[in-house]
Amino acid sequence: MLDIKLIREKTDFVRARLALRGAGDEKLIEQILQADEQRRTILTEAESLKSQRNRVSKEIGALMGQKKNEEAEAKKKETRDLGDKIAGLDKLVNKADAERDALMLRLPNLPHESVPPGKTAEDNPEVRVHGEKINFSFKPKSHVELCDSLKLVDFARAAKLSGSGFLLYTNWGARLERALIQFLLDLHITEHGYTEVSPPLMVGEQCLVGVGQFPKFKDQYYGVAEGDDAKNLGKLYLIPTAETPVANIHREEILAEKQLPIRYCAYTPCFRGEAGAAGVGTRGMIRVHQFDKVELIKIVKPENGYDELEKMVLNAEKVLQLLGLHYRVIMLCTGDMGFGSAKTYDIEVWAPGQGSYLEVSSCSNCEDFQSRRMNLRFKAESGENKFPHILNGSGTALARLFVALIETHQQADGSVNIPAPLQPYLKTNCISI
RNA sequence: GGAAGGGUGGCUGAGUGGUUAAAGGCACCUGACUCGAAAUCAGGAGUAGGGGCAACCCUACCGUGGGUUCAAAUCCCACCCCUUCCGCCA
Repeated sequence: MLDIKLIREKTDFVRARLALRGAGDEKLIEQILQADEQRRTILTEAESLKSQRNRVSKEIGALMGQKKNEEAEAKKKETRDLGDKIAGLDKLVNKADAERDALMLRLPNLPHESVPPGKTAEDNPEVRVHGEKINFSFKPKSHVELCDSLKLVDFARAAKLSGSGFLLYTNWGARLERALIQFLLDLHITEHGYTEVSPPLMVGEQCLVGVGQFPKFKDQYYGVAEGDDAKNLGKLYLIPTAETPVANIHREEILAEKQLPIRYCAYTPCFRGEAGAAGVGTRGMIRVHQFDKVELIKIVKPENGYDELEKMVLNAEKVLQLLGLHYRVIMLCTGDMGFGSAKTYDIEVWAPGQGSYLEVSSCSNCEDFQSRRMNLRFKAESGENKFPHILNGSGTALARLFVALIETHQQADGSVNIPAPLQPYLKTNCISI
């Protein structure tokens, strides 16, 4: 959520930054200002009436204390209809309030000044590249072929269980997935200074609102129902990413300045409806309804937000470096960024069997956009309450990492070599038939 | 799911209709005393919204939402959460 004061005072600036996203959100500004103006007008009126009522009520109390009942009754009569007027105005204030907030919650974050203007993924500049595309002396297989031949994933039976877009990892596939999770967690905890947390996989609506997934993208997520009572449907949602519960851990709190920075790392499965997305239903692991991810979350002082973002990207890159994978880092242009982000880097890993790069990490600084929504603050040394920057980054997504790993390290004989840093976790240096 | 108890400020804990933003204690900040500290004494300090150039003023907030009343932390209703016991259960 943007600061209403910023919208009021620097309206043109806000409009211009929003326009850079190319989604037409700046058109909401006029309505927001209107609702805000209306709210304040009514509020002032209601509050002055309340002030009057409070004053008279105290007088009545004092008169009754002195047994001057007649005078008290007279005063009561005087203020009787004040209450009705106040109730009426309060309703209007609430309405204007709700109207303003509903609009505010649909407004995306402003892009940071360092983000290049652009419309689509075509306009995303490449920031840096690590390694290069691997040359095979044989025709590399796709991950689907490798999973079949090495029996790492049973696509057909996964579909039998849950429909398309789900994976059944088997034997070495399951072990590789588990080894990767453990490897990633250990790396971030011991080398990068994150604290591991393991959050609930179902959360209430307020958490989705807090990080900006609701209300605008409600159709993307799985709601669950307890028992067979339809009334319970939608009280809880399956998390689309660990960001949802973890970024909300301190919602509505006022942290001490010395508690910052907070750095959390969490492994969770992620559940996504992927409504309307191309690719679900095709065979493979690139886009699925459920995948594993190790997520990084930081809550930091505003002045450190962008330094911490750079570090976070390096933390995610380290994963790919250690696994011997070729990747590139790109910066998302204004038109391609997520709803809550002010600046985002994506990391794309090379998958030779696909002949394409796969997004395995997206690291964003949402600045105070989320902390405002969840009313998370910290008390600065000055005594002032401030909104911290909240950052999130994948460190990394697993299914696609799995794909890149087996496609990159496949051998002519159909086996897959395991990179040295992963061997202690998988307890083998090669997966073969 | 059943029963009982409970949700008040950073923490603890009083408060059952009228100067209660809310006693007392702890913690915190400032000052005095001290070489310094402790102890003691004096004072300060919640969050949010609105108004004002400002000193400042107003409003709301005692789990949440309604209701009764001139007036609600206090009375009524619904809901949520926590604790303990029982049941069920990985």
